[in-house]
Amino acid sequence: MAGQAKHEELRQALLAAMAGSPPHTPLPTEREISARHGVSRNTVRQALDALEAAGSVYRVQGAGTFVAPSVVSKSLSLTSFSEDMRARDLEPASRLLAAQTVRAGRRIAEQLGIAPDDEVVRVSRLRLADGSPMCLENVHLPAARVPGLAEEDLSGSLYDLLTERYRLDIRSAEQIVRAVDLDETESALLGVPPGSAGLRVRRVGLDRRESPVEATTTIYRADRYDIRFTVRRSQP
Amino acid sequence: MAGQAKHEELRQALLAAMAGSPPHTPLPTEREISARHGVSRNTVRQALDALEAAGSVYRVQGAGTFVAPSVVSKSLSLTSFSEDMRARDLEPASRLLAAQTVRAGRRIAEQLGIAPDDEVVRVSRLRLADGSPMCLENVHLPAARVPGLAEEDLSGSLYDLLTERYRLDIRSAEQIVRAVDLDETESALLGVPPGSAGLRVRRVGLDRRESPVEATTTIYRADRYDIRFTVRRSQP
DNA sequence: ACCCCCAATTGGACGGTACCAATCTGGCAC
DNA sequence: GTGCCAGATTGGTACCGTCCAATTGGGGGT
Repeated sequence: MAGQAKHEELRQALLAAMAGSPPHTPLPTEREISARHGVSRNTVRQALDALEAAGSVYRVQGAGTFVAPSVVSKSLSLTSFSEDMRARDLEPASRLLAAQTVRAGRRIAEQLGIAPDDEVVRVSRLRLADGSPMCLENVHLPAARVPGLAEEDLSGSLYDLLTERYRLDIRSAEQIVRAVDLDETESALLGVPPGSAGLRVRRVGLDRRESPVEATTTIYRADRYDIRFTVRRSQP
Repeated sequence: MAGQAKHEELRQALLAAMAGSPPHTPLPTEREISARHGVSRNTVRQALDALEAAGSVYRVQGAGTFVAPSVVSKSLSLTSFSEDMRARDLEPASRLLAAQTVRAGRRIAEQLGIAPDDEVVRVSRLRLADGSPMCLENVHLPAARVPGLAEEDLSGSLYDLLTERYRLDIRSAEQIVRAVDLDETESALLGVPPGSAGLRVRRVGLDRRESPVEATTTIYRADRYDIRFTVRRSQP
């Protein structure tokens, strides 16, 4: 009962079928897939569009559709810290530093589209991977949308809690990445020498209406973490 | 003479039409756009698909299609340093540090999919924005694909040169971003105190067949540069 | 006033068909 | 053998139609 849509099922079937194939292996033609799976060519193209966007295949008009060589990594998708760590074969954990309701302030208010005097819940956590520090995470949520959050169990996945308890589903996020010099508090918590470099990610999580729901600043240890993603040429 | 495809023209027309509209303004219904522009609904959906992927609109089944609020930035697209700087209202410039043919070595060879003993052209440049240093750029290209490159004029856009002279069109790139502590040479060239943090971007440029064409390592000044992009939830 | 339910509306999915443009292939001329 | 051209193949674009699923808004009952 994965995706009930045919194009989604077909996408997964094709992805499974080409697993292990060497790069540049041709897929069956669109008309052949269409006949073989008993779906229209439109549906086939919809599935292939998704695979192409994900960088799994490439298409050449007049020639065919081919398995793309995966060089470094797959395109970055929105993941929680827990998912991210498990994808890197690390065991995620968490130490709660603070959870309180505070005034939003100018920057957070602007990011969340609320007034500077509105209240936000701030959750500050030290995130661990395989038992040792990986990053400092500072989440801000509009207090009006998450009543009683500060009293919940915040040791696990915050994303799961937001989805299940508060029906806030974060579909996309805008991120700003910067390198910073860690201050004394930060380097002490992360267990690295003072003055070391850190990777700071400011993220604004958006719901399916592209409205801001969450503003998070995360500071990663430079020696243990990197960000991988694919960029493509696009039209203006 | 923009995009000759109807869905592409329609996409640009819709984008222009909604310029200036406040967020959450509803677009006409798909059936209405279809009738008004004299195209099929499929074509309309194709145009809207592109706008949705770019984060310009969002769609709600049963409700309509709406102008998306742009919070921070638009989704990152593949740009050259020159384009990138101009988008930030800075004037790009370049100082050539070295241009030579060398052995690829293990890491570069792996990134480019060639043998470690194959030759590559290495172009090392200090890139400036508004006259002061912004980053150190180290480009590696397979020597076989760019004969005579080291003798060309390398003060301008390398991407343009690759496209026009060597017919290498880079369509996408995979990037790995990391924070690093700058060494003495780097901090001296960039004009920052020794031991400062820097943002290191390792990029592998791919052609339309997703084959590696170029491997570049760029080290940006942490105080002048950030990376902005949008991530979306996706299926496995 | 309030609530609930149903019908209209809107985007989502799928099928079919036709033609175009880029590519590849095989055979022919040289 | 080499080079070139014509036709077959393959993805790209566009049209049509049908039905489904989520949302919305208004009408009727309480």
